[in-house]
Amino acid sequence: MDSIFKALNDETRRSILELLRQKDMTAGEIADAFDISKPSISHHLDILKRADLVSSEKKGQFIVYSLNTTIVDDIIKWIISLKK
Amino acid sequence: MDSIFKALNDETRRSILELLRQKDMTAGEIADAFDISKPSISHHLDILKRADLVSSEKKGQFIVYSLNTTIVDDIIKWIISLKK
DNA sequence: TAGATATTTAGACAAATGTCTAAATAATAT
DNA sequence: ATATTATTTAGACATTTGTCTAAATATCTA
Repeated sequence: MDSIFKALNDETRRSILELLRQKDMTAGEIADAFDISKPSISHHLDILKRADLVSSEKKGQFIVYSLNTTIVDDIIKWIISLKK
Repeated sequence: MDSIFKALNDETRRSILELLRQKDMTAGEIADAFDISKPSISHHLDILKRADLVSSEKKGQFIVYSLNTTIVDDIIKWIISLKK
């Protein structure tokens, strides 16, 4: 749970999740959507991956990232539990 | 949204929310539940308050904190939106 | 085999964060 | 009034975080 909230605690990473909600994207495509260096985006993707919020698959020289909706359920459960 | 995720990005603060889910508590009672100094807990409560996750009311020399379940809905909405 | 493209790793650095102790503020009780 | 109790504010400090540039790794193409 800690790594998930840590991952969500950044506007850029939340935006990446919103992008991936629409379609899978390569690391480069994701980086192009932001005014941040590719290494920084790569670092953000690593944090999202460690939190299991996204998964990645190598396709030739590209790496395609996609959203992991299953983990999202865990967050929802935790938050809903606050409402009793 | 930023202040909410920031507030949730700490195990101590998440535990405070779980405590307040059960009943309202004074700052001192909350502090007693953790092995952390009172000023630190006071700081955590301030962050939770700024995120509007808790509210506080002065009762004599005590300050009673309670959970704000309405804001919780906003988080749930954002997270559910990730699932399309 | 080179050279170009895609991505990550390494290392540096400033800013933000969580913690502490000491002091300040406010209300209660003797 | 003075002392006690409850809580916050202020300031310091080490750790974590987000960013960058430069270099490394891996794949594709001519």
